[in-house]
Amino acid sequence: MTAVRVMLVDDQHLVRAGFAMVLESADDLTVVAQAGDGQEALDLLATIEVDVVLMDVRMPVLDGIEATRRAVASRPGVRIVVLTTFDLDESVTAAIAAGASGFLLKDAAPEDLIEAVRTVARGDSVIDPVSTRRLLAHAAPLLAAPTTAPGSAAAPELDLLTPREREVLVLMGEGLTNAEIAERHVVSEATVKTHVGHVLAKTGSRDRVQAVALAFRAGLVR
Amino acid sequence: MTAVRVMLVDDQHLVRAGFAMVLESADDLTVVAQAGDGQEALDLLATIEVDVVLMDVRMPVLDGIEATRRAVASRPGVRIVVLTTFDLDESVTAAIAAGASGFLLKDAAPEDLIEAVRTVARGDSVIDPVSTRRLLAHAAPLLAAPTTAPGSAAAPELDLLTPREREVLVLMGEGLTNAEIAERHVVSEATVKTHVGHVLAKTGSRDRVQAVALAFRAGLVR
DNA sequence: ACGCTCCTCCCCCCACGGGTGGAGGCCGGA
DNA sequence: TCCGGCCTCCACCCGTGGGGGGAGGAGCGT
Repeated sequence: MTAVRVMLVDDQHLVRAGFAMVLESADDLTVVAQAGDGQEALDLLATIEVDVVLMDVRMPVLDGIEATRRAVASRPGVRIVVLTTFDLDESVTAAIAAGASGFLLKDAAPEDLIEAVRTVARGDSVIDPVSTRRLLAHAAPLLAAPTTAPGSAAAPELDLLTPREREVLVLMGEGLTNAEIAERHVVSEATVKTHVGHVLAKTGSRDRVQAVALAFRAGLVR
Repeated sequence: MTAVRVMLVDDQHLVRAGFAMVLESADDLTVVAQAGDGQEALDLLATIEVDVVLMDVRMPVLDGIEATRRAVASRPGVRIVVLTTFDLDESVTAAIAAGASGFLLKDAAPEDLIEAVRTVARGDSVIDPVSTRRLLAHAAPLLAAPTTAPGSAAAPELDLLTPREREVLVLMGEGLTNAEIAERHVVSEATVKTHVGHVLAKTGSRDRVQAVALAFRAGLVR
């Protein structure tokens, strides 16, 4: 079989050079093109045959996400792996939505990078573990969505709460202490503690943080 | 650090025995429980401390997907890796929607299985390449729908956080205690307390509840 | 070489949160 | 009428969380 043809897209020469060395060390991979920004990459894609594109997220002129979107639109066959330095942002989601087949952190091990290129070249997809977690956090509720109706259906435990307990939970979600909740409701703190205790028991929460998280997910607070 | 405690759930003894041998070959992993169906697994989970569950999809009484859903509901801390023999079906999607942190084919290489357990134990997620492709085929259109980019724009305070602090905040949002976060990150609880303190200071939060609320509103967790 | 940020870890202190185990009053249904 | 759920309140205990204040090492930019 012929070697997988790779294009590198990154605004930093040294980064491209480094990736090129890594990839060329695998004799079933070959770097056939390099670009310094998204627009340049699209121009090159129109003239050269490429199997896999390694695309940086942050770039001048045209960023990696938008470049990915346009690339898959104009060249459906090409497989794109989006690279990022930090996984802090939600670029995973954006990259996948744009049609990327892979998402990796730049500090990935050389062999992981090589393996990732091979994986997407044969039609599979790859996402590094940290980003996978981030992606799933976004995707899971969406995938579950079609079955669930809005409102309390998402968290049946919350239906067990009495009206008073629900009010207390809402205020917990606002970040109020028991004393503040007591003041707000004009009751003693002891009463609030009782309610809180019931909320925790009924929702299966260990502490108020878990209960508040549940309340957020159920849309009780926002 | 103590070994990662694993539970095996599969209706075939031989399969469990095989997985157990593989996992026990890694001295940072230990199999602490086994179950023959989903219900049995849930019962055991209520009594035993477990970090990671390896869950088969096809099982009598209660299948792996539903068992996963209930397990994450009752034990938010536990991480679940769903296993399947064939990837023909859409069980990836269902598993993720149910809250699984991992999805692997049973014919995965032993070292991949071990690495997968480690990965989810430290809070990341893992999906094998073939299934990732299948998942993205479902998820990409869903993710593409909301073109807006929430997160950093909504809560500028969060941009002040260092990567480590951000990770800690996310785990706070999961409802973990400082001790559990320390275990996840393999650092001392004192370190976690330091990070938490910084998070509170930078976000202007009085306690972790307020910080978590902020994280939810910013979309850092959900 | 210097300073800076970040990550790591330690001490002491104590307020808040949560569990336990009560108590009384109000209201609606059996 | 009595039972049961809900709301109100109390005292006690103690674990976790958070503040204060410090300290060392790694990494980076100047």
